[in-house]
Amino acid sequence: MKEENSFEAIKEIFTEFLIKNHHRKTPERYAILERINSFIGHFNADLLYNSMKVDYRVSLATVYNTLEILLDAKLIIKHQLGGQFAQYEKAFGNNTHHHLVCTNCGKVKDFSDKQIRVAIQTRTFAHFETSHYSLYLFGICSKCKELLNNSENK
Amino acid sequence: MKEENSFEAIKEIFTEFLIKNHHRKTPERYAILERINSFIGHFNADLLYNSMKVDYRVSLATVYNTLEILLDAKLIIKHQLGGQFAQYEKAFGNNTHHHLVCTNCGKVKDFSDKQIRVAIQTRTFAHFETSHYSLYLFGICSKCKELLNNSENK
DNA sequence: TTTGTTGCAAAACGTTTGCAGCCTC
DNA sequence: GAGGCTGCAAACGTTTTGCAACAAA
Repeated sequence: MKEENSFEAIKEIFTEFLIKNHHRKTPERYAILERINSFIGHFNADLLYNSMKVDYRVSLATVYNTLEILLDAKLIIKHQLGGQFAQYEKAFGNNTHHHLVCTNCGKVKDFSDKQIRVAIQTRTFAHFETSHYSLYLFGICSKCKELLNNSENK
Repeated sequence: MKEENSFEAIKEIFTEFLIKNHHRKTPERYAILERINSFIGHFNADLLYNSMKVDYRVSLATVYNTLEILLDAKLIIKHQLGGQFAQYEKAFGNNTHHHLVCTNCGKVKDFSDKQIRVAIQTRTFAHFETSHYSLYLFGICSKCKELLNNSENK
C-alpha cells in the first residue's frame, strides 16, 4: 500500500522539477520514470530502452534525455564502473549504501555499514562542500572465485 | 636522491612483472612508464599519448596496451569518473587516499583520512574477497563556489 | 503560435581489434 | 627462427547531435 503512494509522491517531485526548470511534461518522460520504478537494482540505458520498446514507442535519444533530467532532479544515480557503459540506479526508496563490484563478472551488489557511513559523513573540509559520495569495493565474488579455483585445479 | 632510487625500484618491479607474465621488455613500455612517473596527479590515455608523441614515436594502441599491463602489475590505478574517458594515476610513491571530485569543474583532489581508511579496510564479507576500493566525495570546490556565488549576486 | 521535445539516423567519442612487418627472446 | 609486440587504420559500442515533424504551453 505504501508502495503505490510513494510512487505517486515521486511523480509529484518529478512534475515539480519539470515545472521549475521549464521542461515539458511529456508522456514519454513519465513512462520512463514508471519503468525505472519497476526495476530492482542497477540498470543501463540499453536495458531500459529495450524494456520500453516492448510496449511503448520511444527512441533511444529520448531515453538518454530523460535519464539526464532524472539525474538533475536527483531521482536517479549514475555509476561509471566497467568503462563500457554507464549504470543507473533509483535514488528513491532505498537508503544510502555502498557497492561491491566483482572485477571478474562485473556484477554489483549493495551493502550498508554504519561505521563506514558515519566515518565518511562526519568528515568535512575547509575548501570543499560535499554533496554526496560513492564507495566501491572491488574484488572477486564467491561465484567467480569458485569458477577460478576450478579452472586452476584442472 | 630518494626519487631517483625509488624509480629504479619501480622499473625493477615492472621488469619482474613482465618476466613473470611472459611479456616482452620493449623500449616503448619503459618509455611510457617513465613518462607516467613524471606526471603529478591524474592523467588520461590521450594526455599520455600526446605527451609521448612530442619526443617518442609510439602508437595509441601501444599506450593502451601498456596501461593495461601497468594496471595488472598494480603500478597504476584506473578511475572512471566523468563517463567520457578513464583517468589514471600512479599507484607508486603515494599512499592510499580518497578523492574529492568537484561536480562543477571536474577537478579531482586527494585526501587521506585514517578513520575512514580503517573503517573500510576492516570490513570483510562472507561471499566477497575485497582487493581494493575507491571512495569519491562529490561536491563543490571553494573556487567554483565563489564563482557561483558571484554570478548569483549580480 | 511559440518553442521545447520527439524519432530517426548519422556522427562523435574513447577504446579495441585485425593485420603485416618488426624485434625480443 | 618463432611468436609476442608494434604502428596503422578500420571497427566497435555507447552516447550525443542535427534536423524536420510534432505537441505542450
